[in-house]
Amino acid sequence: MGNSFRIGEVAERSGVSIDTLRYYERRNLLPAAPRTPGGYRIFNSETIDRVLFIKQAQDLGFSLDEIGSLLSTNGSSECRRVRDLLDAKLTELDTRLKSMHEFHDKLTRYLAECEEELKRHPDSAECPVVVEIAHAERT
Amino acid sequence: MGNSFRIGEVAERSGVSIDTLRYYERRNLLPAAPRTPGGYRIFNSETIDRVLFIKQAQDLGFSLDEIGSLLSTNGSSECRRVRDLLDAKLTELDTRLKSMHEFHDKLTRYLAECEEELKRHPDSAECPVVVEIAHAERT
DNA sequence: TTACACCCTAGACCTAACTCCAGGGTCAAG
DNA sequence: CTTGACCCTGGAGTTAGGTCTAGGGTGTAA
Ligand SMILES: [Zn+2]
Ligand SMILES: [Zn+2]
Ligand SMILES: [Zn+2]
Ligand SMILES: [Zn+2]
Repeated sequence: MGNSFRIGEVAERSGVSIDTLRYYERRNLLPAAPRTPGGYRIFNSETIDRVLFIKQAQDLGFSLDEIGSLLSTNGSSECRRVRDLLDAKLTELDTRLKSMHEFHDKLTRYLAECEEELKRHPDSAECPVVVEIAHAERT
Repeated sequence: MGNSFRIGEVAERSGVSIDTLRYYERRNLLPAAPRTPGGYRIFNSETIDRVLFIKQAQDLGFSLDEIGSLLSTNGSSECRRVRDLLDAKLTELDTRLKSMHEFHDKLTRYLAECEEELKRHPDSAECPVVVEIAHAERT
């Protein structure tokens, strides 16, 4: 069918390894997949999307445990729990965005210093940025 | 002097453990500190700034190796190397900022759905967000 | 000069998130 | 059928970034 995949195909389409998929299943980040009579896992296309969601969240600094608590489906007052989780994550994300902007600006200033120095003394080996960050003390 | 610290003070002021400081020194993220006759490390306040820089970069997803290559001081045409590194990091940071914004928006939409559902059916146990992620649609 | 908080090294240990391996079974093509 | 690519499990190994321990030395204030 167009919506039935073996683990290798899911791996290829979602960009993770077969081992990682089995690992995610063990960690309950993916529901236990149904099997063929012979024991092969049968996935559908939604698994692929879910893996992509996991990867995205992970790239942004969330742990598998955190992602798991967002994705887990047990407990009674689901909406309340999910809302609180989302609220916390959003606050976290805001903070991270802010300091990422600041760091971006800092690196931009460093880059400008480097360009300046290269223009001024193209053959100098002394990078003012390195002096500033790394050497910290003036020589 | 006001610019001489033992390792414990540096740890406290920079928010990392003593072990982490010694570990950073081993990894050459910090220069080998001078010692007292008895062998105690003597740090100055710039070490603290440097540790804070490392921590900030690390929080933003840079590995200690990457940070190290930015901070390392050997090689001849320093400025060129540092500029190229900074350039690459900035591009990376731009990409990360962009997808972080997108993820932020996605979570915001999820949160709105939750609030909506809680308003509409306060006692329902069925969270539409969980349903949606579990059967994810591509974003 | 003794008390006591603080520091030293080498090396073992820890957690997260994979990744690999041995030894074996499955399945579609020919 | 047979073959060869693909899949299974359980468990060991790996990497990054620390964290902890044992066994000892240091520094200073009373
Ligand atoms: Zn909800
Ligand atoms: Zn110059
Ligand atoms: Zn430079
Ligand atoms: Zn409803």
